[in-house]
Amino acid sequence: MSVRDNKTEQLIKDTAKRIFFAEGKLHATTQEIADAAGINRTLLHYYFRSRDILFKQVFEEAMLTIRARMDEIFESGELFKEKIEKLIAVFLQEAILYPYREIFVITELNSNSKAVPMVSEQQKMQFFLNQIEEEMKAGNIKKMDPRHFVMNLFALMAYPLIAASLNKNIFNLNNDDYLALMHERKAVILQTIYS
Amino acid sequence: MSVRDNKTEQLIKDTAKRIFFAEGKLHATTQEIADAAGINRTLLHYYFRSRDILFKQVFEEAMLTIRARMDEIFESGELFKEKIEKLIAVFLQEAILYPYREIFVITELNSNSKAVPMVSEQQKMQFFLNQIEEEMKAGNIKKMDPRHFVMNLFALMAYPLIAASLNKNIFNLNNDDYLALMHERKAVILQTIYS
DNA sequence: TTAGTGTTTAACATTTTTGTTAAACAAAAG
DNA sequence: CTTTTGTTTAACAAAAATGTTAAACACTAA
Repeated sequence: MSVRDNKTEQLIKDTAKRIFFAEGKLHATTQEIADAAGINRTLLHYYFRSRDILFKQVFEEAMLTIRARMDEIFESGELFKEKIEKLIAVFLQEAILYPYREIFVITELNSNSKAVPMVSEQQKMQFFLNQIEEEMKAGNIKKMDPRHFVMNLFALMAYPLIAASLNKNIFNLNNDDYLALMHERKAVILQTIYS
Repeated sequence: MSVRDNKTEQLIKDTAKRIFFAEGKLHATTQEIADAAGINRTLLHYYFRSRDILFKQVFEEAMLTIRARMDEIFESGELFKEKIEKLIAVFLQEAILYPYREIFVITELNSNSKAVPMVSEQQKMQFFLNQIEEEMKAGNIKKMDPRHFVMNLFALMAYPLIAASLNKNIFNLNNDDYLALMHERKAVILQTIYS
């Protein structure tokens, strides 16, 4: 009878995600992942066969998460401003935990020059863009190409967390100070995008 | 007489920078760099002795460039708005060429957990922050923690270029379309940060 | 108890990446 | 022209990272 509690398998994957997405160590070796997980490196091969397969799984799940988050945003049927507030709250919460996830995905794409499998989001995005345009016509937000609005939004949410190590130094802040700043971001972003 | 035209040495360094900063291939091997430069890999060792020394030089020069850019911003004595406009123009121009430079620096810092040698900028930054605060009091820009203003500014400039590969897909754009969008960023950013 | 199943480990093997050596080459200096 | 100096290359060596094997282990079921 196959009991097969995938406890260790999950531990390895979670540790890899922590190293890549949270700590931003994009060059981590299988040995480093194994050490961080407190397991023998052979186990990593036992569960995933190869480093490549582990990487691919981590990558795929990151893509799925990003995509699911997009869907959640697009499909929430509330008022526009509520939708935006929810988006910011959800995104920031995850970005504080996993600031480098998008960076991991992007650099993997750059390194392997493989195609991005996200085409299916385009229709939903178009719907979102239309909605933004309506808000602009209604005078609720500043008029601009709605794609710039979306880029602004993601930039304002994502970048301060990615650049944390540099910013902490420039502003002379410790981890706690910086985290406190990050928790102010939701209000700041809303203030910034709402004329 | 030592002629020593450092043509090849420079070619190697420039190619490394292109691969890291422009193409975002952060895992590139010495062989890949040598191939891209069209030289024998041994030459890389002849000029730099080790992969580590090449990396360190590239890293140091990236830090110097970032720092020099900061200085340029801080020390330009013009009116605030002119200063900001110049900053955006200079930053975007470089970021279009080398979108991944900051990411390279950040991931190197994360991977080696070495200290950031930029402390000397803090005083100038404080001066800049004071200036921003004055502008806020004068009602020229929205009131907020000036550090958020700085973070917003850099986020709006840097992120859309870093996330280009994802955005092109989401918005269904080819390289030229996306570049055209990027050239609109200066105006968009000014509009966004000026209430 | 022991046969069976899945898990974990150490030892070993292979592959990939980096580093070194010695010799070929090219151009200028004597 | 031949010696010197710096550049480039191929062949080799070493190190680092990944992958495999076989045996030990732990737990359950017959």
